Amino acid sequence: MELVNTDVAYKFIREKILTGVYLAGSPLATKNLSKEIGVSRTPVRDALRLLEADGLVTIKPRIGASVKSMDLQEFKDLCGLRQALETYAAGLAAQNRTDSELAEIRDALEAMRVIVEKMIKAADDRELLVDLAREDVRFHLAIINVAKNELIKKEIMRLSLINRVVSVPPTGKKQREDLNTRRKVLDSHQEIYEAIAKKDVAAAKDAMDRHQQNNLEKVIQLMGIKEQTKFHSELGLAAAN
Amino acid sequence: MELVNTDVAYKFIREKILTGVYLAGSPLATKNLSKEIGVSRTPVRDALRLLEADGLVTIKPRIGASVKSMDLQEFKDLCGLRQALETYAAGLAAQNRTDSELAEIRDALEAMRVIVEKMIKAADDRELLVDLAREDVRFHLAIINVAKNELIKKEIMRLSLINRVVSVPPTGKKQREDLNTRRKVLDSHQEIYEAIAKKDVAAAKDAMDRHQQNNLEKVIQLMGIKEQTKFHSELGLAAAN
DNA sequence: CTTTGGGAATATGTATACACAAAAATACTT
DNA sequence: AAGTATTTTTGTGTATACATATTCCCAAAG
Repeated sequence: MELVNTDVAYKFIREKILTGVYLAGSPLATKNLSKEIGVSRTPVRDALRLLEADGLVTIKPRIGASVKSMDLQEFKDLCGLRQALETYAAGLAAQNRTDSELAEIRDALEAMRVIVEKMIKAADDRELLVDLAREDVRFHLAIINVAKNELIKKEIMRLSLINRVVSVPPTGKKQREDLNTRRKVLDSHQEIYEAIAKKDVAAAKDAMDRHQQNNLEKVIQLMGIKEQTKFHSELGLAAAN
Repeated sequence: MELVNTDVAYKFIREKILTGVYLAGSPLATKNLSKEIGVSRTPVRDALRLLEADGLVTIKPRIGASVKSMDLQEFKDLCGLRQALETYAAGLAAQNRTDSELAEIRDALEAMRVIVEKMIKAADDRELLVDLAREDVRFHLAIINVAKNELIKKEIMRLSLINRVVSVPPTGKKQREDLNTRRKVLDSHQEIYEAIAKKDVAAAKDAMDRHQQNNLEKVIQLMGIKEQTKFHSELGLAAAN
């Protein structure tokens, strides 16, 4: 793989968006970016087109590019798309899994359980949250990998990134409630795992479908409180189910 | 909406790909295209990036662009993705449909039935095939519209286009068998329709899932005969379920 | 004080020139 | 004559200049 300036610009801008340096709605002027990155406007424009394809950037003719921002309906649609894909993947996983693949899913599940139990005891769970999110991703990724559909995998990962950028800000308070939702998430994962273990396709789909539905409703509820119609992330992990 | 040269180039190249003028694997040199279209290389390159995002074009650094071609596995993955989305959409449609929306779905179904019955009598059904394909698309589109998820709609339509370009060529012969599969398709549609009419979400999903599965298997079978690992369309409608 | 209009400033879209990598054609060696 | 090295050519990636559309600002009018 040759490394061209377009890639440099792409990675640069993408990183800034994903780490929240460029917030949703922020304009992305090619001139500024080219100066900041140290390449000309041409590869910057190329990079912006790539990011538009990723769903992270919006480009309007004669107006320019900006970091993607969505309204509530778009966000719901996004979650629906993800729900469709993860549900389908869960079904495939239940159908095709080998024992070793199942073990990986179980390991991720157990790692999450350990962390949640640590959380119950710990006063401050901020650093545990990062671990939890990582294992959560690992669980879902393990299932997607077993589904063995590269296109679906790519699509889900793309959606995950958009979710991370254009998402609900972290609650901050109400730790007790969060702990409760975490237990529910764990139960959902357990259900999904068991269905896959039993190679019960319908049950796996059903469990994943409900898991995704619950997650959407939880996030919507959190957003409803704020009465926001447009929103962006503060790199919260709330939507990283 | 402002019309910029990038759009001109985009539409030009896209049209050539969709009508089979540029076949799968064909190189798309920016210089030739810019001369042919009458714009400079810059908007052509932009257009190629857009087409890459659509999944119709592959771009390799320092090599250039070419019309997308896929192997069998990629095609299967593509069908899987579509299956996931259409199944989910069918579920939503069953949940949310109004009476008038249901009527549109039924109209498309009945239009298809009329055409198939004409086909049974007709000696030459070539022109009827076009009508059939149109009503088939109309049926699926009606369901997708009722699902009211713009993102999923866009995605399915994107996949449809790729399907049209990178797909199995029409069989040509064996009309009797084709007529039989057409009847089966009609039955599948009937099933889907009835489930949506009854607002039976699970049944709608199940019926659509099987419909998509059958379609994939039919196409795979046709491809298997040819023993092709890479293939392109001759604008056949076989995969336009 | 707000609104409207016109001009300056800015940024985008496009064309084009150039450097260099890849492909093709040619010459050279065995 | 076949394979290899070398040159030529082609085409991509990039920088940059320019035209034009948009935005910004301020002045004038309501």
